[in-house]
Amino acid sequence: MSGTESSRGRTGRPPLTSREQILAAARRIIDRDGWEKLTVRRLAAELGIGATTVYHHVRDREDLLIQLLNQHADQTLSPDLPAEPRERIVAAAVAIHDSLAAWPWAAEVLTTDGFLGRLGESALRMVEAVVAGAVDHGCTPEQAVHVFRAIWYYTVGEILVRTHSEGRRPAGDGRPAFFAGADLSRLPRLAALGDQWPALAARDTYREALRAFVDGLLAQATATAP
Amino acid sequence: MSGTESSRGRTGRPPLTSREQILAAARRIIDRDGWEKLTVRRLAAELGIGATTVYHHVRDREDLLIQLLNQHADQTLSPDLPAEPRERIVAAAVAIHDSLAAWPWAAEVLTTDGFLGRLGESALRMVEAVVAGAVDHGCTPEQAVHVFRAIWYYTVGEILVRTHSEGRRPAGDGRPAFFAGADLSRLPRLAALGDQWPALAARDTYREALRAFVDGLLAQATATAP
DNA sequence: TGGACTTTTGGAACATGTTCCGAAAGTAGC
DNA sequence: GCTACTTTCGGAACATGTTCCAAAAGTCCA
Repeated sequence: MSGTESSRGRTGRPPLTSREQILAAARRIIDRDGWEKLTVRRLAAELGIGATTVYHHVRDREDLLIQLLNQHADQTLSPDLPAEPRERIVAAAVAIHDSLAAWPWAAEVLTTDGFLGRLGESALRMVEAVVAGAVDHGCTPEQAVHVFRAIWYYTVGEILVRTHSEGRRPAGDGRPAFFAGADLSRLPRLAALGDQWPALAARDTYREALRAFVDGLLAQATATAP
Repeated sequence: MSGTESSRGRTGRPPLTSREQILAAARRIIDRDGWEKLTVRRLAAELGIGATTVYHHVRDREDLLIQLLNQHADQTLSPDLPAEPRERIVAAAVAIHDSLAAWPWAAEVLTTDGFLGRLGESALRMVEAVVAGAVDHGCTPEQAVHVFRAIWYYTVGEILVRTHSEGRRPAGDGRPAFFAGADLSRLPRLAALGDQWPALAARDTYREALRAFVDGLLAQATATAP
């Protein structure tokens, strides 16, 4: 006897590595060394396998990250949401946002083609919540998808900009003026704001604008087809 | 006599290459071979210089792309916008959006840290238009920045998702179902949509949702501090 | 026992962005 | 002319994601 009991009825060389081991090693690296250190070669080294072997258990680096993200979503996203449609939409969007914001390396895969289709069930429940909330508020299914997509784009943009501007001092540091080198006489409002811009841009206003967006989208939808 | 007249009063080895030449060569490569072919080595080869020399005239690949983008913005963004505040905001946002959508490789630099601060004047005029429109509508300067940031995030997200999903067939092709592998019994709304999702997601709804967003933001701002 | 087939493994190689460091080519002052 | 100094140039090298291809290690059937 040579193979373990799970190798029954299976042909081919028995695997020495599993997808779960790879995901676990990736999580270990992220937790221990920081997520910038998660490279394919390092991941392979952590497991004592060749770098190219990783590609037999995971399609891409992207694929790896999406699976890690789904695991994170399973542990983070709470399934209970408010019953009232508008609040339900807002709460689901905020849940998605906060989950992504706490997982900065999600930025690398957020815009992958077909990203939504590769989400796990906990994440999809939030999508469902937004769509269902919109329908319950009186939207048609098509309008509900429209509502979700708009919120999704806004969320993606916020997360991406936020992630890439992490590590910046909130107030003026490097550059002398924020809009340096431009003819400020033609930009009176920006000129008047002056150095306040970085401070204002550092504020977390996701929720506030989200509410405005949801209000606007729902009003628009129910006005178009009441 | 050896140096040209512009090298008067300058010390050091006279440059054989200029930033303008590099930008021109980059544009040439993009137009001729497609923007995926724009690599640092290829760009250097196009000019007959060493790859590392490029880095003496341009800080980064990012830097290069931002400068190209600013040139594009100068030729694309029209300076005349509607006078009415709300329409002015919408028109400026649409101008930014369409300009970026026509420049797909902008996606690589859109989320660069301090991106807005590195924009050229034509682009900043659009930022100014949004902020000024918000102020003219009754917003405080702080609220106006908030309005702009929200619109900016939404626009960035739309552009990035759009860019990365380019080249997809609008209707069902590869994957059997869009939300495959998930327990659809808990996702009734998504299940009901079924295969319609890809078609709905392929629609260009930027303008429509933008209007809703602007309406919601302006209403929220004037309600908070009338 | 032995061939056919299948799956896993991993070394070599490639293109990419980027940094290091030394060489080249000028000017400035003596 | 000679020595400093400054600026530009570019080859070598590195880390990265990824693909190619051949070897390894099993099962299955005659």
